[in-house]
Amino acid sequence: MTSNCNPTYGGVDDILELLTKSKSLHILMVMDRKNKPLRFSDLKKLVDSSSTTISRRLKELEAHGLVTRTVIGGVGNMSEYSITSDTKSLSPIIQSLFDWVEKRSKE
Amino acid sequence: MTSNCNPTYGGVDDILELLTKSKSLHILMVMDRKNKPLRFSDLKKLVDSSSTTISRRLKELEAHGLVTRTVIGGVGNMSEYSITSDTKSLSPIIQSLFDWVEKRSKE
DNA sequence: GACTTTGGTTACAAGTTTGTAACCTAAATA
DNA sequence: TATTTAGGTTACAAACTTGTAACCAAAGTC
Repeated sequence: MTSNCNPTYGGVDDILELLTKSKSLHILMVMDRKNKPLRFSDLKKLVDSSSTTISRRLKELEAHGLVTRTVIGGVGNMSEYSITSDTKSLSPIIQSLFDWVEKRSKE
Repeated sequence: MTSNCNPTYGGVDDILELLTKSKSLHILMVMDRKNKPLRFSDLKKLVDSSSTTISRRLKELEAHGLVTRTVIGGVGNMSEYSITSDTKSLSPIIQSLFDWVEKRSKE
């Protein structure tokens, strides 16, 4: 359907669908707000969803290159998640969206 | 779950969930781009979804005050849809989001 | 009066998404 | 060595969403 020949992902609607899946924007938001790599347990505290959903969403975001995962060792299978540098430019947009929604719900 | 006591709608996550439902953003986008009231048939041409889905989404958007519906008479049950004035301020944000997504998928 | 057009709605089946609960691994720790 | 902790994964049932097809209403046209 797309003329683009990205091997696995990259369609316009592909990314939009991912972004509009539940918790995608929340995950990117908290990552941007904290402005440092977050562990899975941090995301669980900040995002309010089951580990299954957070895990699934993180994998999708990673697969699409919006988020990176780094294994850091230590207790258990420790790892950290961050937004990629080019996803940083999406943050102000998400922020505006959240601000708009929040402002609107207060009126 | 929310401390807000808006009678039927208005929760932050309520609106965000609606906006992230499929085709919500598309509908608002085309309404803003055309910058004039659109009929159901116009939306069907521009949005690429079944009438069931468009109908359902329009009702939800209307119920949340993001869109207004006006019966205009004429052949059949003619009506027009427009975004409300306070939803206008959301348009640039949606536009930025679409631009970002489109730009990203081209790289 | 029959037919067409616009603008939907309804019922239902099929597909998608979610949470719960159980389970697993690897490393630290007692 | 047994236990705990971090970070998940898997299976499955329940809930939600979607499209198709059939249907309906009202106004205009033949």
